[in-house]
Amino acid sequence: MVKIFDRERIFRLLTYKGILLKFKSLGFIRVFSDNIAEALDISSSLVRKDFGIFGISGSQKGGYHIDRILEKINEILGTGDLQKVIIIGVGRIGEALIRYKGFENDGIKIVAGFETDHRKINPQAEIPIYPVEELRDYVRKNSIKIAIMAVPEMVSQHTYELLREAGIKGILNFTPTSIKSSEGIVVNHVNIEHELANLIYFVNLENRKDEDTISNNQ
Amino acid sequence: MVKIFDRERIFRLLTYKGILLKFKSLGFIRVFSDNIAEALDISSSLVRKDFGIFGISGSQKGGYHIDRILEKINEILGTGDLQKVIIIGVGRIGEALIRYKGFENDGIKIVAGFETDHRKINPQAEIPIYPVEELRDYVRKNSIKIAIMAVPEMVSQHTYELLREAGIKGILNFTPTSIKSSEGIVVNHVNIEHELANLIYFVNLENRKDEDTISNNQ
DNA sequence: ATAACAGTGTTATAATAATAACATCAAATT
DNA sequence: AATTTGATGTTATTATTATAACACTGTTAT
Repeated sequence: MVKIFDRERIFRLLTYKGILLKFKSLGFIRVFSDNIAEALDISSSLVRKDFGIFGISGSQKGGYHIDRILEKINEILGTGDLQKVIIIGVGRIGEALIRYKGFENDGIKIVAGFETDHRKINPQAEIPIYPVEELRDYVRKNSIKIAIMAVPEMVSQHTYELLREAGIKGILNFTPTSIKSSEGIVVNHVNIEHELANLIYFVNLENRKDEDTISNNQ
Repeated sequence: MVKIFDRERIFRLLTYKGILLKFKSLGFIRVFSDNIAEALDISSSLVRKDFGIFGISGSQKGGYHIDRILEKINEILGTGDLQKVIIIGVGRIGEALIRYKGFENDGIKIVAGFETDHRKINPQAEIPIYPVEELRDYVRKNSIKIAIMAVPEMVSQHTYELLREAGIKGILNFTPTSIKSSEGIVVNHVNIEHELANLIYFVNLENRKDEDTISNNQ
């Protein structure tokens, strides 16, 4: 019997993990829901409720044991066995992600890149870059489930098809194109333009607040 | 009188913009709420409701004029005058973002980078890289409001202070550290680890679905 | 001219999520 | 030993968000 949690809650779980590691590095052994809530600017009820749902329990007066929460979180996330991830498209962003350290903390390892530009192929590199023609075989032989898509917008739909055919189950899409996920493939988007545009909107809003402001959320 | 829309709705607006540009490039002049809804996998009521809230109106039988929606969207987002953005931290990710084309469509331009590593300084480059010491002056002289933070995790809090003191109003934070935004500064986070970990969770879930599954959203 | 249609715009409903409130109980204090 | 305290765990309440339903109306067809 497996429980399914929604995207937001899982994201919050990840955030809890981050802040708890920070608390731990500061020498703390236990935390109160209040500490976490304040650090993350949410209500303490929500923290306790999340913990309740995730099956994390504390003691009546002593709060929660950090290590115990972390264990439980890793259990829920299925962290434990290393997750092998490939990158398709080794342009600027793909390159940056390949070199990026810091995934290891989360049990994630980027194991290979794939490219059409033959000048970038380099199977001898620490993290090897193969031609896309080898994608299918590689994915099958190494039972890869997750791919990061960092190709030019033009070829995003085609690349999606390639990944699907190769048997990839989850895609992190750095392309501006919104891909319709289908047939048991999970697609998450990272859209930096949108993030920026959104930020700009809210910053400009602050300026306009000189004029009288009306909040609209209906 | 300015209306404030929530983050989700603004994101959706951006997504509308993207899909509408695609429709337009395919030769369409008008769209129906259904078209948009299907392309984005949401309900058509939501599309119409959003449009209503944003003051976008269509005609009873002919749907919506794409150009008219796009105009209105740009108006709401305040796109029009070019938004100048700086990057602080010119490592792999900062570098990739500096070179990234595609912001221009959204009226966003990256105008400069700032670094502590003096080997990377290059004020003559097309997009100049200055030492962080010049941050404050540059921001004031060029009235920069938005910064992308792509520094190592270690120095993220300190960098935030620098940006705040320089007068930056909005930060897109690529650091894993969650910054508490304060005093009228808007901080948005892009956390690639979290995106990946989230994706992995949902992919693993699919596997576990062989066992009997219970959905939990209470 | 009239009827049928096919879409918008809006209201009603349902689902979801977050907060507030509080009962409960272990630990600390007196 | 009795009392206070202070945090959890849970229930009740409120707010928010998305969907479904449908009334309305311009357009097309007959």
